[in-house]
Amino acid sequence: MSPRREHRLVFLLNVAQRRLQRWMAARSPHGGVTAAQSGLLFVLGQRDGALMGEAGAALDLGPPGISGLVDRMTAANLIERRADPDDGRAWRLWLTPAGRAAMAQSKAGLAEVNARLTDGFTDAEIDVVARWLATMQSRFPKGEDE
Amino acid sequence: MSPRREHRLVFLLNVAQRRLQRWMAARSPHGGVTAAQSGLLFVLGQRDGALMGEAGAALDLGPPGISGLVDRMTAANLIERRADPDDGRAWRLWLTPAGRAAMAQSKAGLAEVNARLTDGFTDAEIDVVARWLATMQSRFPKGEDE
DNA sequence: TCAATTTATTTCGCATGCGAACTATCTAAG
DNA sequence: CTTAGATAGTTCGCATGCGAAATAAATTGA
Repeated sequence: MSPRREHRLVFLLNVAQRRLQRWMAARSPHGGVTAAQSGLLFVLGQRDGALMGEAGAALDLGPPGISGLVDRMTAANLIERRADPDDGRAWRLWLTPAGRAAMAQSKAGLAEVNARLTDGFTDAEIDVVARWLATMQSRFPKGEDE
Repeated sequence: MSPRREHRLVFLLNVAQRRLQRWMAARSPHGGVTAAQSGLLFVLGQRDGALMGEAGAALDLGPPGISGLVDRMTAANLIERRADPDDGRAWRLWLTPAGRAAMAQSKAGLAEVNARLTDGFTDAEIDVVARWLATMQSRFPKGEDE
């Protein structure tokens, strides 16, 4: 229990994430593609035809999370749900042409975001940040506790 | 444009925040007090009787954000909205006894969260993380751009 | 074969928080 | 005084994502 180390990290983390989210949302020009949605586009860009569960795992989303995301992106004509031929329960997700275009555009935008996320910090510092963020993932696990 | 520095920080930040949020929500025993709500409790613990706008600023929330949070916490009997005697538009927020109790409990829980947020990292590393998070706040500003 | 279980996804109700538009109230200027 | 802002909150519709419960199809065992 170190005495003077609580930099209000909980709050800082929360605010940083919301600010980034908000900023990305504000600068998607057309009517399109929020941060969460671009995440799914990228996943499908690498693994088109993924199962919903696979895509959800890649984005760290539970079943209700991807289900909703897919609903919205299907409505926006960015992706398509097609039944899996071998499993009647499962659906596979495919990019539409509009989805591919949106992905390309997002990819370009991501470059600037990454610049803002790293400029002014050394590689070593960014490594520390990345390692810390990744560690928090295992330290606040999904399923169980303690 | 540095070549190999995009650790997928956008994604890491998003996931870390959601994991922390989810973990805190899962372990609030009673029926009570989410992370956002405990934030407002702490603000009022230091500044009981704050205006909604002041509380929102302290939590980096816009008007709709605190308005909703206050609605839910008022319904849960954690805080009270009382008209400002000098300004007919404004409301001041006050902790109820239940709110004070919940705050004390949250404060205790926060200790463990802080431990999980810092254990295994040196003070210098935590400083880097805190500085990075704070920097992101100014780098992805609320109002304008560029 | 048929019941029990597991697995993939959906649905529901909820908390959070945003932007845009609206309502009061207050303040300043003429 | 009266009108034109500015300011404090609210409301609405939306996106995100969670936990719990439901649905349906697949798999496993007896």
